[in-house]
Amino acid sequence: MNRKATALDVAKKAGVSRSAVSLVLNGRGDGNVAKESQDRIRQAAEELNYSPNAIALSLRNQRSRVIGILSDEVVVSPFDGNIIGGADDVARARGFVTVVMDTERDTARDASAIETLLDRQVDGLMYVTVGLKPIEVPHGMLRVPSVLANCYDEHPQPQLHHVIPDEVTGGREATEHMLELGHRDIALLAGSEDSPAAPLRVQGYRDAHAAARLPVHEDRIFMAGWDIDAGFHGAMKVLDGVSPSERPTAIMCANDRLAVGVTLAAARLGLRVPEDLSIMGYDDETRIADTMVPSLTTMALPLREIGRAAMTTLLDAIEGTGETGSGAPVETMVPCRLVVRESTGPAPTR
Amino acid sequence: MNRKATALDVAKKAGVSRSAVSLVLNGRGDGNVAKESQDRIRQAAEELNYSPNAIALSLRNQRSRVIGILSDEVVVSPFDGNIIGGADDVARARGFVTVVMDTERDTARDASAIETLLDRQVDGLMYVTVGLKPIEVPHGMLRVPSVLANCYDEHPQPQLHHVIPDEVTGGREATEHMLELGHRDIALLAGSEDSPAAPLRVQGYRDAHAAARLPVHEDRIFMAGWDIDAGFHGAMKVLDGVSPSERPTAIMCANDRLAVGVTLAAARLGLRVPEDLSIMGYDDETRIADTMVPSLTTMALPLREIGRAAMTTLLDAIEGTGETGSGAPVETMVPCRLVVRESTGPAPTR
DNA sequence: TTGAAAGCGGTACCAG
DNA sequence: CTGGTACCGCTTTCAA
Repeated sequence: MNRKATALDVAKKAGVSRSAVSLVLNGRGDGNVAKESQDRIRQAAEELNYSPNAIALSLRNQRSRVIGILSDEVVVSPFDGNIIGGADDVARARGFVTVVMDTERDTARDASAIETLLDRQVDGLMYVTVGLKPIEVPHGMLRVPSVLANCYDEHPQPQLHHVIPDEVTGGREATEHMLELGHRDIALLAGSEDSPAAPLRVQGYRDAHAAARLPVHEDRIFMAGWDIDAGFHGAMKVLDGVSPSERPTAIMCANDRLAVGVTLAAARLGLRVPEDLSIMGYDDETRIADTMVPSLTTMALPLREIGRAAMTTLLDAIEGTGETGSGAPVETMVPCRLVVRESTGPAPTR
Repeated sequence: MNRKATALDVAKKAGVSRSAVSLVLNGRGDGNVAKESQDRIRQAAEELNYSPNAIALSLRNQRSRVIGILSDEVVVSPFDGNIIGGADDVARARGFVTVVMDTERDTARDASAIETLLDRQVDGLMYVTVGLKPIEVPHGMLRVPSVLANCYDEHPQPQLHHVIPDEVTGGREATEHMLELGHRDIALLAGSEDSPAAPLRVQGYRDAHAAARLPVHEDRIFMAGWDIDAGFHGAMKVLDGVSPSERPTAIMCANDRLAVGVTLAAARLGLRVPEDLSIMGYDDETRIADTMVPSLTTMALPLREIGRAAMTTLLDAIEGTGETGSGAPVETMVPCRLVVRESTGPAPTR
């Protein structure tokens, strides 16, 4: 617990001034400090295990190389977590540190969290949400460069850049996968209206049908919820007691937990997956989709990529790498990725 | 993006010196600053929306009120996340901020992450792991007050306090729940040896049997893994093609995902849960255990409590609240909690 | 009761 | 090429 070595300690040990130490250790030694001194300095620093005090640096430079991340639910969610993971990758690679503050879905805490972060001189802010959603941008975010990940400003004239998944295309490509397998009667468990992702995925489902000149059966679309039990009951409703010729040959789910419920229902009813029924998930949730029996074909949310893209945008703005001109805030859409596993197969012939 | 107000701004506006501002805003105004000035200062601070610069404070006070949290896998895990959530609750309540750094299971990154944190003058460190496990304590952790959550020092003479769940008791109480329901043939899918939690839970299973003077059937214990597919295949092995009188009436799982696999297998085999087969999980994983069909009876890991306890211990050490004497490092065991839902019921009579 | 000044650890400018 | 010095924002001591 003894104090860490300071630049002064190094200077003393090397028999030079603090300024010399600073210059050398920051690569501006050549032309300013004698070669010999340079060596002594570097050696002394090494021996004392010196590294500059980041706090003092922040105070001096007026920038902390810290990015504050505000998350509405990180701590219980593999979703936010992956976004933050991607963001952190990028930040670390560029010499920044991320500080995560979790408001646990309490937007009232947003403002104070941001104030705390601002007091700590964060160089930028990122707001992350678990599910795609519109948000009221906390006022403090406009005081430093900021970006939104997986959410967007609900105001007519957004002030911040946001990065979100391309849900419509995701829904469309998921549907296309089933259509290509020959399915013509595809039920859709679409989550619920509380998330803007739901209608977007439904839109994709419709688009795919339209492109293939196939009709959409409205009574096949269910807004049920997002959990295992919702998937189970939704599936029972379309499958139980329905003759093979009347029931859908595939069920598309708005997330993987719904698909787990559907799989459970299929097992109860003695239906084989995918021979009798194909099941498609969404999200590619770790440890769920890949280990289900059968493993789930799913549309992977590009969470890490969203995090990476958002952080890249943010750091570019901070470091003035990109267009510093910063025109209107931009939207970045990241594509989802189809992951084909075992739960989907050719439509049964009947 | 304009600069924040500083104490000097406040002083000017109130027509006093910086020192006065500092005194008043830190509650040491009375007896030092004229009542009138105090009011003017407070009003000026209010109007300028002043809050002190945490960076400058840290430098000046040599303490940052930041706790560094090192996690091996936070970002994809609801487990670590809950521990951190609990820790953060406590930290926030006591005026500290937490900074999370995730090493993504790469222990080689531990040292550099800790160095980064130390350079930022963190007042304390906490190391969190996803699953209970022994760790090699990174050297830097000994330089500031530190604590281990959900992990423990593997060395013979541990230097740090650690907080872990009481897995043996958890395993025992889970088993007792089944025994009380009349089950006498309880299969155990015990995870795998890669986690020290597995043998501890098995120990609890044995203890419960011993206490009830019942024999343990060794061939009912399977070290299979931790995922849904492992649960499925494990269950198929004990259930498929086995006559009702020969098969176990209950299956205890070392986590909830195994229990999902078992439930799936039971559904395939036409077994009703819990009428024909009781299923018990472990962890009480959010959005899984509570929404399964049937919902899972499970042994809840006290993750938030672990985080809270660990942070409390740490802050007490930092602030010298508790025994500052700090004798030998201590171990805190937090009990697990039985959550009874629908997947367990009385043993079938046969 | 108040203001001036030192110092936390570092960087950068400027005389020497 | 080198060392001295001002300054980042704040707290705290000390002298007025």
